Amino acid sequence: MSENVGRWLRDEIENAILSYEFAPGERLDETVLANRFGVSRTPVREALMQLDAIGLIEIRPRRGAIVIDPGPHRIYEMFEVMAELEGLAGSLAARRLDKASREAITATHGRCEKSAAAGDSDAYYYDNEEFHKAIYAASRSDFLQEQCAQLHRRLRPYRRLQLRVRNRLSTSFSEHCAIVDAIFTGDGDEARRLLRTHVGIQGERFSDLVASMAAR
Amino acid sequence: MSENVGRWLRDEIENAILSYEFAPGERLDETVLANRFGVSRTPVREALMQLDAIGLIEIRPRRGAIVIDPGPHRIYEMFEVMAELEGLAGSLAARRLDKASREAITATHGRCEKSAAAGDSDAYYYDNEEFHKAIYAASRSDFLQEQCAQLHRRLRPYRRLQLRVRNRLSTSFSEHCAIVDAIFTGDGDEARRLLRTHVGIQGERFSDLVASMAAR
DNA sequence: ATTGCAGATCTTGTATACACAAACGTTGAC
DNA sequence: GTCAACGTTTGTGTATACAAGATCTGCAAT
Repeated sequence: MSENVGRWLRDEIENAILSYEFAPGERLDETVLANRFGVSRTPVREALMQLDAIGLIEIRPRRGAIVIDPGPHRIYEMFEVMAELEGLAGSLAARRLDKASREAITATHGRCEKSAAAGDSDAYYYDNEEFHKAIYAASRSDFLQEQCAQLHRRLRPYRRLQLRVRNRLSTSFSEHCAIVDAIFTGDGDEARRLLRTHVGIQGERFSDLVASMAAR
Repeated sequence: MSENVGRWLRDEIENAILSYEFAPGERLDETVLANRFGVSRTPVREALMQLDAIGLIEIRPRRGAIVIDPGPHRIYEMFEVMAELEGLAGSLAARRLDKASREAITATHGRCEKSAAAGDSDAYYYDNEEFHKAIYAASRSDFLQEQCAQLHRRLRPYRRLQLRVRNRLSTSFSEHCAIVDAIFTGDGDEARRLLRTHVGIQGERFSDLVASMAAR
């Protein structure tokens, strides 16, 4: 139970939102949440304030908190920014790569290979996350790493939907290969370019996403 | 007094931090703040939680809040990310430019010209901000616009320091001219490239920044 | 003189109580 | 039958009280 009740609640509610237990548009009643988690309203409010600052919910003065529904268009915008940041991380990683980062990337890349070969999309989903985090870390920019991790977290549920699409697993993995190549050979521009297209959701991949969102 | 006391306090404390009234590393005592603003501790805590989420302060469990001292290196990293995001905004703006955005950019660019010609660095500081915001808006990506605005806000004090450096005013303005050109001719790649170098702080500009920070 | 421990003090974390605003339902008039 | 106004109810916003943990001070022992 993470240090204090407020932070624990923040994580708890955040997970509930990201896993659609609290649906977009749903109203979060402070008293109800307090009862549900067996605490008073005070830490609940603190958790909600933090979630508001992160952008997961919106607190309208005197009218309570509602879960934000980003909508396809905004999600597209978020992926667009994510692509840009990952591109930067990749280009920095290529320039600054050290032994430890290289090993971390190799290791996570290897795990992705296994999961992809096994066709295990749940495992790949997790390994993929670790792979990308290894690249953030390799950028050696703490701030960039934090920003990437935060956005990555918010986009997590949609990434999961994406992986369900046919062939996406093997396509994704072969893109990973090219990215690793570019980073290891120190080609920053190429790493940037590859990551941008890998992360971004252009063309039919966007309509796939919209379709799977609508299917909920 | 922004709707409720908590948000008002957040803005108030945020300004105090950004203007160095609360120095980096300084401890923010909840009771002291509550007395100072004539409210109870509850809204003060809410404001602090939000500032923690934004990244301006750090709340260590049971040990109070301290103002974060980014340090030159982290500030450099922040400018690096800012440069990337502005680059993206510029490239999108070039692609999606509409009449209203074009006029907004022209107008703010014109104001920059006047301030630069007058050598009024305080006025230029403000006009420059509006110019960049016009570009964010022209990107037509709400999410990107928000991210840019937020980072821009956090970097505000350091930008101000930068402008004090000799010749920076006219250099900055001529860079603006090229940027406007690229956006208006629809050259997204060029706009991106120009904005990246305009916003980033490479080489001697970084040492200038460090020097002026050390002078505090 | 320095280090370690114990008590005191101060600050944060959580709960509860109260005040006040907004939503909702009911009633009455047109 | 519809709409508006009023009263009720519900839930948020703020204050205060209490509990628990952290820091600090002083004293003692090495």
